[in-house]
Amino acid sequence: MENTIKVERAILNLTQDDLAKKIGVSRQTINSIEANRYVPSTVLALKLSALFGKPVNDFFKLTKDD
Amino acid sequence: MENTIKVERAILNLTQDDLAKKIGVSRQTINSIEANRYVPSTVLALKLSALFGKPVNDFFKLTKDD
DNA sequence: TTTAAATGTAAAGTATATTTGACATATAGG
DNA sequence: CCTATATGTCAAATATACTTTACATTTAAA
Repeated sequence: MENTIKVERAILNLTQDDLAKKIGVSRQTINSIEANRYVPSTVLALKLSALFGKPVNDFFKLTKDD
Repeated sequence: MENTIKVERAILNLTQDDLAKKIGVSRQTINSIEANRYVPSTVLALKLSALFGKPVNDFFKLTKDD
């Protein structure tokens, strides 16, 4: 899976820590997701969706290895 | 979080086991998600999205407790 | 009513998400 | 050059997703 959270975050001009606080996770969680170190839960994806004002499918995509 | 996977599954006329095999998880995983016993990963949500031909936000929604 | 398929659920084990704390590096401004 | 802020990453601990096995219940069809 790949994501464009870094881009969405830039559009809203938020730091990783800002975003983490807004959706209620740790800064490392955001950093790890951006770095594709692990796959977030669907609740987390929906919270990002609400914050970004875009559907989950817009910033999370499946890749060959999924 | 709540979901309408049971409905989407009915539209495609698939059993829990059918759906499980199509997206590569166990039948109990599908059953547990439908019963809201746990929150699936975003990869699983995207696989359902591809199979259902609908965005994740169509069949997964945040609830007050999220 | 009996049988087979579908569903609900539980327990134990494994894999992985997420947290906390910590430290190192990068970067921009004074 | 300092200093503050942002980012990358790691290790240990905890929470939770997911699997397998197993069994009980429901449901539809013969």
